[in-house]
Amino acid sequence: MAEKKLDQRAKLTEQLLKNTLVEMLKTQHISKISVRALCERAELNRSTFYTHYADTAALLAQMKQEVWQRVSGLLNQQDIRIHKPPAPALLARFLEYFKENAALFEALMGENSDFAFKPDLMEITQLLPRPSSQEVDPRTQEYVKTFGVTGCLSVIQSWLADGAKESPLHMAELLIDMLFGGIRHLGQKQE
Amino acid sequence: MAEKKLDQRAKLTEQLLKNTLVEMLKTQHISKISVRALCERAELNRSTFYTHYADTAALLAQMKQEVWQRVSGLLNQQDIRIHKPPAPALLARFLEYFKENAALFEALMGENSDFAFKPDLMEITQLLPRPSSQEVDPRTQEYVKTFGVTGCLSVIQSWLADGAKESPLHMAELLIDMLFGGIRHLGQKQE
DNA sequence: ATTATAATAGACGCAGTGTTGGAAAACAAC
DNA sequence: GTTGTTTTCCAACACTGCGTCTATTATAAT
Repeated sequence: MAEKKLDQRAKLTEQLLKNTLVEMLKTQHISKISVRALCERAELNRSTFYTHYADTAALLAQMKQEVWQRVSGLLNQQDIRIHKPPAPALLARFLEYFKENAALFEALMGENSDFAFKPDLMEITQLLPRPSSQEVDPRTQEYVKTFGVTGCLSVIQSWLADGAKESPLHMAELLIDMLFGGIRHLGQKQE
Repeated sequence: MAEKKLDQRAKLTEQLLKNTLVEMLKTQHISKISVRALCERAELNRSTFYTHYADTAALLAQMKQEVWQRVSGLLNQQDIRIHKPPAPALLARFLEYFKENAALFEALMGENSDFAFKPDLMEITQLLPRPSSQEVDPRTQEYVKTFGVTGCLSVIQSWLADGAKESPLHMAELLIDMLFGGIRHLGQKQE
């Protein structure tokens, strides 16, 4: 919340560190990326890193937080929770955003991240429609949310990893199909 | 495949290392567990570790492989791919196995693991029924598999993490419901 | 131009890594 | 039980990364 007033230099270095990390995450696992190597690649002094972040985990955490703010902003903006199931076009807006920032999301969600981003994105469930009836017990509701969100995220991840060849709208339709209709697609003619 | 003929001592140390790692994964992330600390807790000499494994990643990899062999063995044994959707009782057998070895699976799938176990378990999809019709394009099929497997795994993970309070059969029914019927459970009366 | 802030360079002790060589202990086979 | 093998232990090694610090230089903001 507290807006840091940053020098031009500071902004530049922070952005440089983030970009470099994203780049390195394409090839190496986060646990193998040392502050040393990161700074070397970014052509920054190692001391400089420590004036901005406590460690690489803190850097990653901030990146996640920033992304999360934008995503939840989008979520609130075009209120997706009115529709259930949501309109494909609406969901497609999100997928477009993911696609535009593919490199970033791949870094945060991909194999080389620690997948600690999943719990963050799982907060999406907090924004989903509150159950109208109390018939279904809360534990089951949690399971259902987990199932849906995780399933979608992993599909999106695999979509991005493969170059996001399908259109966002196509993916949106597929996701909604699976979410609300199950996975009968599998080897079964769609009727 | 090559059966190592192990000394009693060797067997003991390897088992001890595995157990200790599982134990430590309850509280610490894998990336923070050093060979030093592991050996200290296992009351083994650090040199001894290196006579068995190259590093902690190798240890974890072997543990995953062993588990995977048992799981795929179970899969082949009671042929689950005949039924689609599978009978709840059949799926429940697996969940029982997961529950019996909860500590191990939590260590391999939980937050403190690197979640590198997901790709392994994703191989389950290789064992799933080959699509009978060619109507659905292969990319969609991959997405559907990813969606289903990942969703189920994350539900199982959360089930275990919470003490596996529901019965395996109950969970099996829930999973099959969601897989083949979608997530209408959410805040909607079941009819 | 002055002041404040950021980046650099080099050093520090500390901790973990992966390897080595040799002594001590536990094992297997006879 | 004695013998020979294998495993574990112990202590040291050089190496790398960590996190902190101080002094110095460079660059914004006003």
